Amino acid sequence: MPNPLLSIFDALYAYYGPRNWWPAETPLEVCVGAILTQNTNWINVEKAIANLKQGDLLSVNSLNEASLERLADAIRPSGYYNIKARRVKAFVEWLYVGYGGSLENMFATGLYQLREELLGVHGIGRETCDSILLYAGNQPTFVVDAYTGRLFSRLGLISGDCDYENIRRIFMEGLPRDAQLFNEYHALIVHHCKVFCRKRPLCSGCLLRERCKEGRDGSSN
DNA sequence: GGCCAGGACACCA
DNA sequence: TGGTGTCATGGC
Repeated sequence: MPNPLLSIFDALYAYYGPRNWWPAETPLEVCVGAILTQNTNWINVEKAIANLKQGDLLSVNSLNEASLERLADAIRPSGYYNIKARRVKAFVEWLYVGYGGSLENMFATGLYQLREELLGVHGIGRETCDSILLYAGNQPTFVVDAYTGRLFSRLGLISGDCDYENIRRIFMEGLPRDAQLFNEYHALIVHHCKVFCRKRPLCSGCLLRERCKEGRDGSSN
């Protein structure tokens, strides 16, 4: 009996190829980007990241020392800039208190403990937490997002009311514990859904159409 | 002009 | 515990 999660991964990977995620130069940039991308188009996040770089704000020290107002002004294009400025600050302050401002020290902590700690930081929810762990720290945790729930419920592999932790467990238990696999899989899900599987299904031409309940039922297009 | 985008949190019943 | 409102910009 083939593993449906692996066969879907294989199909996506064969079709799209490696996505080379996360699009960032440093682990800190991944952490900040993970907060800035909350409910926001990535294009807007790129503008905010560029502003941070231009303002020499993309280091742990400078983020810690910058005023909330200056930080908010720099990340304005990413939307929710007042909230996100506080969240970035909260993360950096927590990093200083717990790990002396060192991401290396932070990621040296065991995955389970670090995940629990990160989830206690203001503004770090489950998706942001797992994104930081996987894409900045190369830790084997699966990132679930709105696309994941949408796509795999349409594929009939999860129920529509499945919550974050349940979806994550399905992937963690159904796949080899491999950070590179989790990295590629989440990136492929996001890429695929941007092309074919937004809130209004666009199943025509989709490589997963035959597997997708909505596509088979003709309830889309 | 409306919809959507790689969420999280506060508040309330 | 679950539902709802709030936060905000920019592309299409």
